[in-house]
Amino acid sequence: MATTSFSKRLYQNPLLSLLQNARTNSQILQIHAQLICRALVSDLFVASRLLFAICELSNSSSVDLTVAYVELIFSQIHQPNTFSWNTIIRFHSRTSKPLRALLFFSQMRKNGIFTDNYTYPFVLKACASMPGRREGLVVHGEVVKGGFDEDSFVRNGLISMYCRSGDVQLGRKLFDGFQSRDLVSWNSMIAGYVSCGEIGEAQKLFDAMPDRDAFSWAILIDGYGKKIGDVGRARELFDAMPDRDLVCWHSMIDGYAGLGMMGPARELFEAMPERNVISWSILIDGYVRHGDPKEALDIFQQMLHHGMKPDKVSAVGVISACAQLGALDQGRWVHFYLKKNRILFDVVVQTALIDMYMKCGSLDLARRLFDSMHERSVVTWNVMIVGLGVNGYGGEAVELFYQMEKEGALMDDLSFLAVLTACTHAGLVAKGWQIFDRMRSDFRITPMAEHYGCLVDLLGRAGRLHEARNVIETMPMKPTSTLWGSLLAACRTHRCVDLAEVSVEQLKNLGADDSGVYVLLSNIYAEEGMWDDVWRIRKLMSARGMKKEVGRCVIEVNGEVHEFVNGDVSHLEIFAVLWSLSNKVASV
DNA sequence: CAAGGAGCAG
Repeated sequence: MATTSFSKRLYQNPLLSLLQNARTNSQILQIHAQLICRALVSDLFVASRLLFAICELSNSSSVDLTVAYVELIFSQIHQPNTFSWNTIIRFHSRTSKPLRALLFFSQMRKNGIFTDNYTYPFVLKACASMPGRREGLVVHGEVVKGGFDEDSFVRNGLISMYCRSGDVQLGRKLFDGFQSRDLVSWNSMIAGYVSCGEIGEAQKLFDAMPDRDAFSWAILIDGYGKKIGDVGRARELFDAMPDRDLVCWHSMIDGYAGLGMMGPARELFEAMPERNVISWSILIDGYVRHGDPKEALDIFQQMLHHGMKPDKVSAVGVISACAQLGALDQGRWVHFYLKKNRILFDVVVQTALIDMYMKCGSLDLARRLFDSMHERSVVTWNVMIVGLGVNGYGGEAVELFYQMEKEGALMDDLSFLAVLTACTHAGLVAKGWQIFDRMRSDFRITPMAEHYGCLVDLLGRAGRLHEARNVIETMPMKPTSTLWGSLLAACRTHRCVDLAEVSVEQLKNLGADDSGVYVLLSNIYAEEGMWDDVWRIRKLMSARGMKKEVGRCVIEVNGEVHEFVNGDVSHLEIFAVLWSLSNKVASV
């Protein structure tokens, strides 16, 4: 009797309703602290409600409670019930950590906790994102044994699990044999066909559907647009769609943006009845990915003007725009803005900032941020190594690589590209070659064409041209034009006419002999005074209608971004400075 | 006494 009234008091506890309305990290932490003070967390009901509230909020952009925190809360529940286990599995499944979701699921079974029909949809989702593993089949067996396969949530989960693991036929069989299939079953099946590239089948099902909702349309629009690049067909569907929701607008805009068609993307964006952060992010990212970072910055400013609060995704977009532009002031401003507005800083954002600082040449800011990070990803290390390398600190880059190795950080093929490039810039031939050799044996990473390219560059720049040629000719894959290109560049620096001619011949065979190649070759001839050959090349070039391409660059001055094109005389003050500089140089 | 499956942004 006493316990019922205690539970009732708990249920009516105002802290719990506060918990439901919590929106930020600190709100949650405060409520958590109060619950601990009042010794309420020991109650299963309160503890599982706390866990649930935290997991609910973990999708929100203003909350970044770490996985460790969520798991700590879970571990503090004395005897978690089915609901708590479901909650933690759901959390991991939703935040795309399928391995952890499956780990908790297997612990749940080991502890003899009953599973129910709320358990399986998430477990199946986790299985679906790990194709190639057999868990899905086992879970299917369990579902059948428990009699859950007539639950439409569970059955639909099975359908998409099979489709995602590459067995669409089986998914289709489950779909066809399902008497009480609903709209989601249809959508799952259509999405299944789209995800394995059978868009024709998807279209057939779409046409045969009894009724459709926004999901159904979005799957096809997304399928035609991003998966196969047929924006025309996607647009037809988009225009024919009755009630468009935000997602459809996003799919369509991103379809255009993915193909670099920023004009139509922008037009649709402007026509949107309402926008959220994602809408802005798509546009910003589109401009960043297609070489118009200045426009991306502009859009970001407009976004702030419209009172839209950026989240971490839009932040990453605008930071990499600053990186591309070398716009340090703007980048620092964004960094400051994010801090001031308590927009969360995760590894991705911090890595983008490091990259930006590095590209802007601000090594100390990059280093400071890097040293302060408590969690680093492969990308973080890679960005740091590349940054040190291109800024002329090859030795430090190699040191950082060794530190990475010592700390047992995960490495990928890009880590090696980074460190090899750094060796090239610093002329550390022996070290670079040694690391290249250790790639396969010590790190179990097979060198790709790019890695051989680095090696060729490394040797070529050090003047070891014949060894470089030897690498190209003995590597296990077909040499790409970039390889011969870098050998050619090395021949220019080290004045080697023979190998230059060999390289150009190879480039010609590969169909990669653009104007740059011939300009380089004729420069080599000119330096050796071989004027006949110079004229031969010039004639060949004009016969083919080749011209030197226009050089351009973009810089930031006082927070404003300017673009310069070769031959542009609109910035007279710069010419004045250049003029005085070259006079000074001439006079010393 | 809380909860679930399908589509979108880094």
